Amino acid sequence: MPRTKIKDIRKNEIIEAAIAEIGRTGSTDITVAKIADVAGVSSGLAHHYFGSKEQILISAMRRILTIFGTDVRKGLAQAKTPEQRLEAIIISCFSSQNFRPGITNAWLSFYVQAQYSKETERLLHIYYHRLQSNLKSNLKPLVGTRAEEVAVALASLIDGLYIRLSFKGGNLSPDDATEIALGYLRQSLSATSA
Amino acid sequence: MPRTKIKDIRKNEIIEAAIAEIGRTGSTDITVAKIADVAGVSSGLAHHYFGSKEQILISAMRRILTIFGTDVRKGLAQAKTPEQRLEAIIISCFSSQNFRPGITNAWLSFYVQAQYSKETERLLHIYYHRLQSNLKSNLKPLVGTRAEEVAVALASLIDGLYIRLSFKGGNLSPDDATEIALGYLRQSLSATSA
DNA sequence: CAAAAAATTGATTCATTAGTCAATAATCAA
DNA sequence: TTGATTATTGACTAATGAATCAATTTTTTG
Repeated sequence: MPRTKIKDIRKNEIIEAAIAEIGRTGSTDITVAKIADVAGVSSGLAHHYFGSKEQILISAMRRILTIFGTDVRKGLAQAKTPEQRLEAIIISCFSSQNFRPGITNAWLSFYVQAQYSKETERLLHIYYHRLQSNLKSNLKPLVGTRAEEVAVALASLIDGLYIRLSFKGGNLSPDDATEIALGYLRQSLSATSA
Repeated sequence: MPRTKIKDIRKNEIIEAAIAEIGRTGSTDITVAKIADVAGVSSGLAHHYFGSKEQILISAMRRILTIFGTDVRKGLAQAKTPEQRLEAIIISCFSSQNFRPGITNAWLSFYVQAQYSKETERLLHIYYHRLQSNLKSNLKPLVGTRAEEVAVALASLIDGLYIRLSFKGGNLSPDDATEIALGYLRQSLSATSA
């Protein structure tokens, strides 16, 4: 029989509420009271379980990174060739899981948060490194020495598309973004070295 | 004889201080008192001239956009062909003027600010539109119907590179960024339509 | 110089919010 | 049931920071 899990259920609800609020407002400039309210608990409880607002936000970020990682891994599992794997990574970036409304906003906020939170910077760095080496290792057999450069460009392009997606004014759909990124990939694979 | 300009000098100092602080901390989560302090005036004066903190930040953003616009125009003036013009735009994006330490951080913050400030969103939209149409019109004679797509991709790539530059962890230099963006451009120009 | 206008201050007000804590409610174990 | 453990609350504290404003200094002008 499973031991008391209410604690974990609550923590999860609070994390989800935090993600929802970051997504809704587009920043980490939200109150613990509001997060608690959305989660349906008191602010005291949120503090009780997480200790501080920063810890709540870091937990939210960790959750988003986990979702992202799971999604990518799932896509990679079915891909056989390096080319398929690269496509799978790109598709995952703009897939539904990573694309719940507001997730793009959350990413943007995390980049800002990374400027003053060591832990956020650390987490973001891990994400960077993973994506980068994932892309690079699959690009190596296809473009050789250009792998590093193409990997940086592709990762940057994905980040840039995320920004544009988070911005209401730039009417871009996730599908458009996927196509653009895939287009860049194909173009890079067929380009001859200068 | 020029009329009293102290007012304008002060306003300018306050705007510069705001940019410096946004750059230093990497967010718009700064105090009016701190901005005033950096500018060497009292917080009261900052409020007196700008009315609110939001107005100070909006003015700071407007200033950055102006600097950017001037830089681009300067680059364009010397370019003759569409290709040269495209290169000039890219180079301007990562040029020294736009690259005072912290400006990248400021951009990032403005994207977040645009989520809740109508005025910031409006300004960002103008910037978007200008860059986009600038790129597109020069791409048109070179890549025809692909102009729209390549313009979006290039603009996104530039934004993404900005993010990476603002992030300490990703050791990328402005020169690297310029090279990557120029590389993408050349590649796009030489690619044959699928 | 004297009066008017402009520049500037900083103490004060008011609102917000992170974090604490002591008390209460619910659940579980024996 | 009863005692212990766990979950939960919401009032409270303390800090912060935006905005105001009356008072003061500086500058301009006639």
